[in-house]
Amino acid sequence: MLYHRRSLLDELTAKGIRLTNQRRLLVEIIQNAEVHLDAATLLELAQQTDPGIDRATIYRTIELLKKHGLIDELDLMHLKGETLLRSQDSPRSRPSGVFRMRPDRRIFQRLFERLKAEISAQTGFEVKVARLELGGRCRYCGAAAKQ
Amino acid sequence: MLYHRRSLLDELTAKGIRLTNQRRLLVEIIQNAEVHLDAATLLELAQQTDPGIDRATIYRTIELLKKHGLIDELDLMHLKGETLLRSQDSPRSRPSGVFRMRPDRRIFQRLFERLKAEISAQTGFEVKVARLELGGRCRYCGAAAKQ
DNA sequence: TTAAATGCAAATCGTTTGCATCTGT
DNA sequence: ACAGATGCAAACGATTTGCATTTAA
Repeated sequence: MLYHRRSLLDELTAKGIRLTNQRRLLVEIIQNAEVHLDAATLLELAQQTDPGIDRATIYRTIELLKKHGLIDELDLMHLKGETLLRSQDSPRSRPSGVFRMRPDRRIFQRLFERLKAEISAQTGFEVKVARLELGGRCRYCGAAAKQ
Repeated sequence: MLYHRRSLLDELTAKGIRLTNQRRLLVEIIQNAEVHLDAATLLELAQQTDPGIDRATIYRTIELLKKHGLIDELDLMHLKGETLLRSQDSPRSRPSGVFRMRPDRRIFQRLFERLKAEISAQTGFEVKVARLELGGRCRYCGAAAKQ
């Protein structure tokens, strides 16, 4: 039930970008990540495979992927323009329980599109990018809500 | 056509928080700001009136106001829980063209509420906080779109 | 072969903290 | 009078940069 998207590696090759071992590794990690990654987590994960990899490389690669529009500015996943479910965490804390809405859930998409269209029509604001963040408790959350 | 909200100063007094000149100044700036402020901008604006005011005071005051729920964690305006229209800017750049949706526009509210409700019903995700960000071109934008 | 990518170390940026002094109540 | 707020300077963590070395094409 996965929706199709060309692999980041393919995209890089297509753009004629040099493929180093480090880039291959980082791209693979980002691609397979279940949750959003920050630079520190990405570094940590990468070092499990390549202990020699440097912070600078992490940041430079993130920058590269952003510049080519392959990952989202905010969340390091290739979610550009997609809607997100994000738990409310304190800014510094490790993101936990961050996941995205399945794009094949047409109900949300339709409602969301309608919301955007209505806003455009009523205000003259031409919507180009939209991001919806929802904080709260999911099915699998413990008793206490984070807030 | 402004909707009512108690002034931040009143809220502070009501909570028995000590009013210093610095706090009065900062609160006034935040209250009158047309756009979202970041710490650097707030400092800059404050120093135009009180050149001696220190960064630390800015950060401590922001922290204080956040702790009491008087400003939004993200944008330094007292917009807690309200829907926002925010232009797409690079993270480091000065926020420009940031404004909020008028809460009296029932059309949006109704659609937005319906979206949230639908998500709750379909996924079991209990929505507690929601933020909608839209990037694009408003009526008053120049010819060239930012993104 | 060579332009570009890497690792390393130092620099920089935004934010926070400890402490002596000042101020609101 | 005194708890709490401020300014100052140093500390901190995250990100960036310069440069010598390595690597993909």
